[in-house]
Amino acid sequence: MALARTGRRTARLAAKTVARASKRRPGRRIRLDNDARRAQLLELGQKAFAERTYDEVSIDDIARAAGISKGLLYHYFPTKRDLYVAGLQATADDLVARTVGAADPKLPPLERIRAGLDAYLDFVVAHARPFAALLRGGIGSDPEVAAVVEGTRTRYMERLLLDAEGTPLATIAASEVPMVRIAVRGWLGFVEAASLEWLLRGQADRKQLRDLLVDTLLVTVRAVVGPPLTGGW
Amino acid sequence: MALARTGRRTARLAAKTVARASKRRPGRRIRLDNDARRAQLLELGQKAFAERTYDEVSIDDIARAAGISKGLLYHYFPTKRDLYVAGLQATADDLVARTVGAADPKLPPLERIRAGLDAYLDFVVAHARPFAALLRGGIGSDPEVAAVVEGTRTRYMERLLLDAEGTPLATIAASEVPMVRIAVRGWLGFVEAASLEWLLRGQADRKQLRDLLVDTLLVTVRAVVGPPLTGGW
DNA sequence: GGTCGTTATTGACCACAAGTCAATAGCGAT
DNA sequence: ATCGCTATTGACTTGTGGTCAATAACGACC
Repeated sequence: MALARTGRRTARLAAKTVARASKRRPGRRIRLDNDARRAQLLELGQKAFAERTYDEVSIDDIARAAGISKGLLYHYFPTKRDLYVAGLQATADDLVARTVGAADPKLPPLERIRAGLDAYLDFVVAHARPFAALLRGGIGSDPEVAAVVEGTRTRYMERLLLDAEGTPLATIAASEVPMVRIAVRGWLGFVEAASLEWLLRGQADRKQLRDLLVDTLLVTVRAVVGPPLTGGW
Repeated sequence: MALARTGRRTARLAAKTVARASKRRPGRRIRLDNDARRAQLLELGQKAFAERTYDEVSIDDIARAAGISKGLLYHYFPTKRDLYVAGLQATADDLVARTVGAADPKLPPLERIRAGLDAYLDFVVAHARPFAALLRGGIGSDPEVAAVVEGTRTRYMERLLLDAEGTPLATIAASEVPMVRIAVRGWLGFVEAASLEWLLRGQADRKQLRDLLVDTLLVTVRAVVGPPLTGGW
């Protein structure tokens, strides 16, 4: 990708020129280095898509923000979606680069994993919006749509807890400990991801999957209210 | 919602009229009962959005498929998004209705949960496309975008397994048992969902969350390769 | 300091799809 | 047979993604 090849020097020089461009008189053209312009547009795109929905953001908006014509934007990114995907990809690369493999290889494995997850959560708080956008799968970060999906999850959990009446699960869920809510929501994420994986790539027995889901639920709840389980590795 | 009020009789009568509409001569108008037309459009919309992306589907397409004018479609659904959301909502309602609370209340709790999950997986296979669309959060079911997100997950898992070198996890992951892949993917779903929940609603200690994630990983792996854990409830 | 070629940049343009609305014509009722 | 309600139309506007031939910065070379 072109961005990766952009040296620091180029970027810095470009910054100055961009500043100049912003106070340009209309009619005066400012030429920018190819990579620098691309980087600028990418960044503006990321920012725009972070604060507004995909189709609330117009190409003209971004072009205006960059102080260039729409045509030029299309010179760098052939379609609106390309710009969007490029931004998403950059976020994803950043996430992966920061969160895994960075830990000291002399540490014991479990410590490395722990450190990796710490870095993951660091990233999550530091880049909340892009992270959320990444997970939501992108383009359709529409509030109405999100409400439907989220509402479904809530209803599902409510009714599941009805089924769990009489088990420790129900008692635990009734407690207002925030961690329980997070764990339950996490478990639902597990169910969804596992179901989708099973559905799309298949190759596993349905009953076995069902049992895995049940086991995970029990064990998750136990993990959140019980003692640490990290011994023995 | 109007659809909910649609009686069976109305729907059946409408079916006949719809058939008549399809072979109408151009220029001849066919009036349909309000609820019936709405139901028809909703169904056509669901079908269209299931096979193509949100913005690959045009309102004109759907109108043409229904044999009506675009204007009429807008009479029933004020915006394209409304049509989309209504379809999504219907799917979601269906999912919830079928999967939970339907189990015999005389069964022991764990059995009820099990039955609920069985129903869930039944729904998943029976309505693969809408289910996937529902989870993907809807509108942005764009293949390119999905590729980025999915690719990120893959890379993340690869590097995480590097960190796990030397633990049973690495050995297990190396085995080609499909269930392991599903479980690992599920765990990642757990991490993402839990992180997002924590990020958005907050109220929990970060280190504690980190430990929950680690515990869940260990325990998930144990669940998939070890003995059933469902005793003791 | 002029001129010249490269190419970043423009802005007018098109195509198409979302959304609007006054006019029209089925259909049930009387 | 006719009348009123309202489902239905289709021509219209608007906004936005995307195209392209023309243009003018900027560096290079004399």
